[in-house]
Amino acid sequence: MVGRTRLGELERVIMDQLWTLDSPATVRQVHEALSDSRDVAYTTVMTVLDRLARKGSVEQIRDGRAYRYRPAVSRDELTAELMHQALDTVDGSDRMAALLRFVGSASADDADAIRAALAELENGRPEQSPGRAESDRTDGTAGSPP
Amino acid sequence: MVGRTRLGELERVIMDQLWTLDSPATVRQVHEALSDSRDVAYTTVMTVLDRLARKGSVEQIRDGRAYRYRPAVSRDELTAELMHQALDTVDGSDRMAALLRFVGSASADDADAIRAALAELENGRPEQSPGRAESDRTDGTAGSPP
DNA sequence: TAGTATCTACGACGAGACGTCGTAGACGTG
DNA sequence: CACGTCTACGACGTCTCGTCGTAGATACTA
Repeated sequence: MVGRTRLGELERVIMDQLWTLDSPATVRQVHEALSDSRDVAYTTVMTVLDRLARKGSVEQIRDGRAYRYRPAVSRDELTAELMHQALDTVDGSDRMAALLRFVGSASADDADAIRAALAELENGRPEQSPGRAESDRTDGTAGSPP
Repeated sequence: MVGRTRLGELERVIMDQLWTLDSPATVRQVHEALSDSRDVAYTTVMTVLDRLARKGSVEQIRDGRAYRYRPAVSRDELTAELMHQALDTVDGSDRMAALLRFVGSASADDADAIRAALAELENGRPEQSPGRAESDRTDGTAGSPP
């Protein structure tokens, strides 16, 4: 589950399939689900699934002689992770500026979602689900609860 | 808006130099600034700068027989753009979930910055304050439609 | 003006990520 | 045993990126 990278085009499509399907899927299932929109060989799907497993993006689960594949992270977890990766390239005031810009250019719906998330935080909601490091907070030096 | 992509390792380092320097720099200037921390050929710097220009990440400005290079976007703009790119891979409730996770796993300082940004939005404040952005090319980083 | 110092233009090469398959071989089923 | 299904492995082409070298144009100098 370390160093999850950006996904390629096909990799993304396949992850989407896995996320859509609710239960761990076999190569064959993914391949058939894909064949509606994309003409790709069975072994190609297998290769990609295998690479995704190596990258830690999906989990391989033995099922008889076959493997079943399941996303190792949810769509939203991966997204949040990538957003943090982008944000983590900057520090200090630039980081604040980046966040300001990000929020400033968000849609109304996105802004609402952000507001809601913030509200949960303020309500002392014990957030933190699997995925991110939990030792991120640097003491409470700048807390400014209204 | 040209599809600005993720930056490579050296590309990032060079962008950092350009961002640090306050005025458009020549290849030589960037090369010398870099030579403190990195041993790289002059032409390598030139090549990377050229590729960055092609990608639309920097601007080439003719100055006599030489070129001067200036970032086409500020550090925080690029960061926010990449964050949006990550977010834009999801829709609907997953998007909301992603934002929730993102905010939930943010540091206290980050959360404060987000809160502040939100406050400005609520005050009907037109965003865009920090960083020098005297050159407004056809960027069109559209935010929330009315 | 001849010579030297700069610059840019072009092209090359290797590593690594990805999309895309094919073939070989293990295995369970009829 | 023959057949169909799976996985394991390896291959090849395309791109991106880091890394340079060489050639030719241009400007400054003695």
